[in-house]
Amino acid sequence: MARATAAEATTTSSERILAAATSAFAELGFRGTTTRDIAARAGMSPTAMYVHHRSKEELLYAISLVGHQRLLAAIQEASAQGVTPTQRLGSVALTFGAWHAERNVQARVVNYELLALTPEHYGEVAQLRHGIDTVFRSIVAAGVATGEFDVDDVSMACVSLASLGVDISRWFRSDGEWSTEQVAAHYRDNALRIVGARGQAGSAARE
Amino acid sequence: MARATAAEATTTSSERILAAATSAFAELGFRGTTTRDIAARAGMSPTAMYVHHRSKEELLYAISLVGHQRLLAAIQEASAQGVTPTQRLGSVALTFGAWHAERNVQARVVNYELLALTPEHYGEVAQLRHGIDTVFRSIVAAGVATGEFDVDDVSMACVSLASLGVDISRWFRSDGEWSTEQVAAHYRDNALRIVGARGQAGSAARE
DNA sequence: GTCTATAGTGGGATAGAC
DNA sequence: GTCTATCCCACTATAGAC
Repeated sequence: MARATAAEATTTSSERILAAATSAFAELGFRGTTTRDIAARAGMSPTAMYVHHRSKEELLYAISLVGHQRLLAAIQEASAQGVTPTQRLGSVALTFGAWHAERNVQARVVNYELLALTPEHYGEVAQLRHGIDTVFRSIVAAGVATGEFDVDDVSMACVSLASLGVDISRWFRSDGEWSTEQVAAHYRDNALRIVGARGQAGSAARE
Repeated sequence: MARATAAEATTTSSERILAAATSAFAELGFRGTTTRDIAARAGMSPTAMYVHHRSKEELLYAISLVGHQRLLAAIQEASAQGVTPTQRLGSVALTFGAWHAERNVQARVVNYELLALTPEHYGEVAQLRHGIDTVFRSIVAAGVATGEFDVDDVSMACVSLASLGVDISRWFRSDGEWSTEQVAAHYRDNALRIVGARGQAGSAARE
């Protein structure tokens, strides 16, 4: 309590373990990562993590849960920052794309290690993923209703939007050719093109 | 020799092992799959695979190499079946999308287990992946040159095209809501929209 | 070319001192 | 809350019979 000042910059052991596990899971996969790998990256003994997490799977669950919660909150907020469906999709896409680029290490764990979760934990995470889909779906449906978007199948369009964003975390590297901002902006432009947005579709309008 | 008739339908042990390993790697990941898993799925003893493959990694390499070679050959052929860049991209996208949907189990291994290969084997596979990128790149560049396509950055557009196709193998399931044909056709439409193709852009032209 | 038996290694998790 | 020591199990790959 006395130590929980706002200026506290020191990382706790628990935070170091979470960070170490995230980077290890992203690099080696959940099954390819040993508890010894995690401990080494956190600078601790091989068994120190058991004080903070019941098992290796609980550690993955903690990472996965927090990752999904924060992503969902971020795109819900982004969705509220626009008025028209075009504005809202642009805002959500920019946030979704930036999240997958900027936090690509965390995103790889969140998106590709899901199947290592227990059925119960997977179920909880699946609900959050459903919430993410709902954000896209409500915007695309609204855009179709107003005639701003030209989409045959709303479900399939939403799969494509999620898909293109998720895959950024597979290929993006922060030391690569493009900045997170460039990738996010390009993803937004693609998203608007995919739904056939008329008018101010970012660089898609450039002629 | 005498048994190698054209009508030979019986699968060889080697083929059964490859098929068993593919399904196991797709489901459990390379590191999550044990040689016992593979043997059980192939209906053989735990050590039978060592007669046909030097190690578990060699088995992954064989799957990965053949998978990439066939995909590259398929899209090269598809590319030759059109004249204009729009036709060629439509044809390639249909083939690329269908491959990732139809062969989603094989495609998951091919796309997501690359890092389990030895550096040498990874290098060989990376060359094939570069060849796949080249097919997309030459078409998109040609479309920009003729003015059929409206693209800011050819490289980034090609990443998006590959990305959207690869991710199909992550989410597609053959017992799901959509057929492989529907998914492939939708991917083609999205591809043409992403490059800003004018004119006959499949359902994108529907008004 | 397939089997059984097994060598040799390494990982997840616990016990108990400090 | 962190350590060292360790249990027990599982895995890859080899040996050698048939």
